[in-house]
Amino acid sequence: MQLVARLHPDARRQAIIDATLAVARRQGFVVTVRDVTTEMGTSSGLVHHYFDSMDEVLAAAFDQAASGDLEGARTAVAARADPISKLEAFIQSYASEQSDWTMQLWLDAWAEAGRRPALRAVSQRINGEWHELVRSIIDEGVAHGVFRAAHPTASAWLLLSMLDGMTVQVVAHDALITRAELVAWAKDAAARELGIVGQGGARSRRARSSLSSART
Amino acid sequence: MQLVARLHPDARRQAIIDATLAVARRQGFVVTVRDVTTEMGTSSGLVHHYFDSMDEVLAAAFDQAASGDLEGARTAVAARADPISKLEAFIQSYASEQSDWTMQLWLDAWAEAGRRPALRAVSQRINGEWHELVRSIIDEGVAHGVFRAAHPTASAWLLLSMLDGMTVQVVAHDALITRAELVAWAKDAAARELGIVGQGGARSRRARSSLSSART
DNA sequence: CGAGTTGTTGAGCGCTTGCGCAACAAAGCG
DNA sequence: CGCTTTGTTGCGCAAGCGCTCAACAACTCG
Repeated sequence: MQLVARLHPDARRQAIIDATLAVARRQGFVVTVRDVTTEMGTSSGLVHHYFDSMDEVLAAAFDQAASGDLEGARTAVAARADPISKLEAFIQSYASEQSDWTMQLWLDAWAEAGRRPALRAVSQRINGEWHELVRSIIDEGVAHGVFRAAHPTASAWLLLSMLDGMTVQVVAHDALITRAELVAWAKDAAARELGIVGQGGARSRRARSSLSSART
Repeated sequence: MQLVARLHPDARRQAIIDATLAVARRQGFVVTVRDVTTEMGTSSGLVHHYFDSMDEVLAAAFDQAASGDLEGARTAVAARADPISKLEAFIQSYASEQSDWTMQLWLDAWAEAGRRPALRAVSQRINGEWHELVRSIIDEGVAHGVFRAAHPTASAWLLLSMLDGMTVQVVAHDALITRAELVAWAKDAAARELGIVGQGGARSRRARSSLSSART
């Protein structure tokens, strides 16, 4: 028996998660026990020594990937001073950092939520945390008087859902929306939704706040 | 051999599609050859006498279900006279008619798009048709002077994506958003996005157009 | 009625899946 | 050194998958 290096339980658990994500990055979130162990270069029995089921492996892997993106967005937002540029940083990070393959994980997580309880729980929790992040930006903007939101919770869900929905089109299909359009449209829409745009009269190309973007 | 009734090719093909949807309605879009034939009460070989692969069966079934919803929305919209109530009818039909299980099909279609070419093609086409429907409502509203949209294409994608994104939360998770909130928030957001709300001053509970809704 | 056409059958091939499990090997420890 | 603990092995089970195909039965038509 050719044995692989003996690892500390925590390290091995982490290795399984990393291997799962490495495979998922290549072929989507349809990852088998043997995919994971082949990636690690170990025997197939290892996975079930650390996880009760594949559902939990996928849930743990998704948790790590999605939490990482969320943390990245939090950092990007925290680096900005005023609410408007925070919102801008948020949208930007949502469209870039949350790259195609991470969004594919989200698509799979949402679709599998009805069939994989552990995955569903993680997906629901992190979606809620994303909402809280947007909500906190909006609240701060309202407090500073630069945003107007009669219903911040609704506005937060709206912005998040709009970004999710558009990203679906970019990732699952192609030629319907480009990533550049997504960012531009999202910024414009956020500006309208939060009342940043100069009110009254033609809502066109007058000097706006920085949260606006090129045409088309 | 106990034979099942001999059917006309078109009828049998349709029966396969119907059986697929009947199963999908119960257990999501993970449907096997044997699921379909058990549902029909026939032998398992029948499916591949009419379809080259399961991918095509799922694509055809999804096409029928999704096209049906789309047609329902078109009818609901066409029944209204003015653009504002057309938009209202659209949102309403999106949240009700496109019931939970249809949205589950969409989730599966988006997730599987990267792995099932036939399904992807159908999903992309119908998503485009939904966009055209929204776009036509917006165009009509702009022509009548009741909507303001500097970029109708963007606004259409925005509304559609917002609805998709929120519906994801309703279907895949629970307790994050209720269906009633979805409708209310979507109408409010649409009103803001299309400039229906009375401009200037506090954008609060002054008399608006009918495209508005109860609080929280 | 005989021949040809074709919708239907169902066994089964080759492969994959999640998961169990007894055996094994590398450490820690007295 | 021997003993216990535990990370690791890899075979194998039972079930499932998409798909093939030769046989069969019902219908059409001359």
